[in-house]
Amino acid sequence: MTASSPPALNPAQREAIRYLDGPCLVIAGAGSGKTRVITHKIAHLVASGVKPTAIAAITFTNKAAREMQERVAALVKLPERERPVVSTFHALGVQIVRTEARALGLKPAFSILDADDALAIIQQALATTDRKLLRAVQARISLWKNAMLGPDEALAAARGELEQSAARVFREYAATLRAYQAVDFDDLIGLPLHLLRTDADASQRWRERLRYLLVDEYQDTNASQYELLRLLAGPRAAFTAVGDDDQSIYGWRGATLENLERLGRDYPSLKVIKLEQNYRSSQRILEAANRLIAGHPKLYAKTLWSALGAGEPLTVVACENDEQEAESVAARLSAARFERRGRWADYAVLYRGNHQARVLEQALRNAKIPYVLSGGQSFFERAEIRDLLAWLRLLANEEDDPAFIRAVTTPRRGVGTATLAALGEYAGQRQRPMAAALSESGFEARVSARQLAPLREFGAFVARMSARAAREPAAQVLDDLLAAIGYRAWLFESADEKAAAARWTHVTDFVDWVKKRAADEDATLAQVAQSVALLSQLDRRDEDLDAVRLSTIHAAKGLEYPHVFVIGCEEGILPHRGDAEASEEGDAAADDSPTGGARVEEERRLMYVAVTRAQRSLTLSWCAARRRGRDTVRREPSRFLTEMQLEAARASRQTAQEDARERLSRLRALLGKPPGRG
DNA sequence: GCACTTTATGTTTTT
DNA sequence: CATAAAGTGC
Repeated sequence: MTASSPPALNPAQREAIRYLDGPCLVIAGAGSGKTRVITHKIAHLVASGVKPTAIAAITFTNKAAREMQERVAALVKLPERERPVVSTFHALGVQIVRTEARALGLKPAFSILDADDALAIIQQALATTDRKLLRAVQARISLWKNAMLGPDEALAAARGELEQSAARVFREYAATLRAYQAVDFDDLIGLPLHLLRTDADASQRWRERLRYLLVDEYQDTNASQYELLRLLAGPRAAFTAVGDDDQSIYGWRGATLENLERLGRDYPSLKVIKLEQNYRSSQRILEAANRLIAGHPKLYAKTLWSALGAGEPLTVVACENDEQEAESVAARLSAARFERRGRWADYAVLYRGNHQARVLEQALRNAKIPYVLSGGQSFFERAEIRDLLAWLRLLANEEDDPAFIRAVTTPRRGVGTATLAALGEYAGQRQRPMAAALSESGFEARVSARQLAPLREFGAFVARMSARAAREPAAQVLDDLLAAIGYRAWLFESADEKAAAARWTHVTDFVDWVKKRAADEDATLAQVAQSVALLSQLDRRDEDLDAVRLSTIHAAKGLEYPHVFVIGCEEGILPHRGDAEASEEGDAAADDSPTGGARVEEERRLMYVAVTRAQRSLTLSWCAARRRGRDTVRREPSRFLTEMQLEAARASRQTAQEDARERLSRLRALLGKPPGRG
């Protein structure tokens, strides 16, 4: 955030904010103040007498939702209970499924499976261990769900061997989820959609409840999200969709630009407003971005312009390898901050894939540069947190077999794979959850007494705890649970002192988080488990932390930083090359054959998103060689650098000199001498 | 049959 | 380099 006060609303923004009568589409270019339009429109709606709780603003990421919540809260002072709904599509889905669980054939304490749990189910159905294949099948099923196809329709539409077997797995997968009283992420959209389509009463209720809808990042909606939106809006069609076709980067998740087109067709009275003034970036940055996206097909043409000055020239850094790249970034960060006397938090390093953060972290640690990692390995994906989460889920929903399996083996209590397999098979035949099947006499006949004893004990313990969980506060139960299963001791047994201590810290952080959550929202165990499933990071308030931001480009969408580094601007990374084998050398001109056109277009938009995050300076780097596994692969600079008309700076010698110069100035900083002018 | 140790293996992006 | 399947003591 810059220190200067925000400019007054421009005419287009004002128009978008005041247009309340019908469907409205705001085409908002990068940095054109779209969040401001949404928050001010909410304020305007409240001022116009719309009941705040009847306004729903929908975003895609939790981060965006939280930021918007804060900005709305600052603009419209309301007690917590009376605030507008600001949530992600999926969080809204949870709310609807929770409220309407009975009608949907679910208990309110249904489980939400994360991608890993879901993958395990697919693995069982497919009977393979090929991770690549499993992921492909999972992605295929997800795309079908997002396109609103059921297993039958999927089978009919399936072409080729892979899709056929994926469709068969789909059927089994859906049945398994139902048996577990569990839903996956896609169901959080699909189930509300199903409800609104088939239940006129419920449909009426929800339209009454959410009378005005605002959708952020509309270009990222998929077919089912669009349909959900359309049904929620109803004939009144009081909604505002805000988006930018140039920033559509979730095609791989089913997002489709057709939704922009459909809006015009489905709502002939659609009011389209374009925001074309960019308040974020210097002209040089904006011009590079415009060159990059110029050839991109557009539904609503727009011309972005900036009243800010020309700004600093863009920098391209060529590096020998990824380690050198990381060091170069670290050196430039140190030097730049020293020269500008700014905050670390003004700098962001963006990259294509999470794994790229590793080398970078090392370099920043060496250079003693503080950083925060956003996205990446999320807090809630840590093994120790997933352990606890499995316990929470099991206590809330004994039908959740994946949670049962994890809980019964964590910590180890004498139940092994063979016993579990026997239980699983028996439970499958009897159509009962594993937690219930273990105490049936039919099962006892199948296993030895030695196998049965620990299972029995476990079953009794779970029964005791879940009975308590139904009555007592979630936090209390969690504390006692941890003590009873001896989790802390187990952690310290299974890892060295240091690692165990770190994990235990995560556990206590998590427990604190649950306590706060339970207290704030009067939430049950099940509700806590459900909300955790959607979260990727603990709500640490690290905005206040003065540290360099490290983020994937995807996770940085919607954010802005004074100074941005984009690393890995290479063919194969950005644009990412699918499964094509390690490249033949030379032949950089073959930019048509290996990668499909649509795929490159999305990569181009991704690069566009990266570039347009920058306000004042932009540094792009690439490596001539990159280690992959054991061997090293030669790399070519990204075609996008050329398209932006940036010299791909082959001069690694010059680069090294620059870095040396910067290291020198960093040294000066350490010595406390004033910086050289110029 | 269970739990632990070694060895192969493989890397987009997120709710 | 981290995770997960196969292999080895108990």
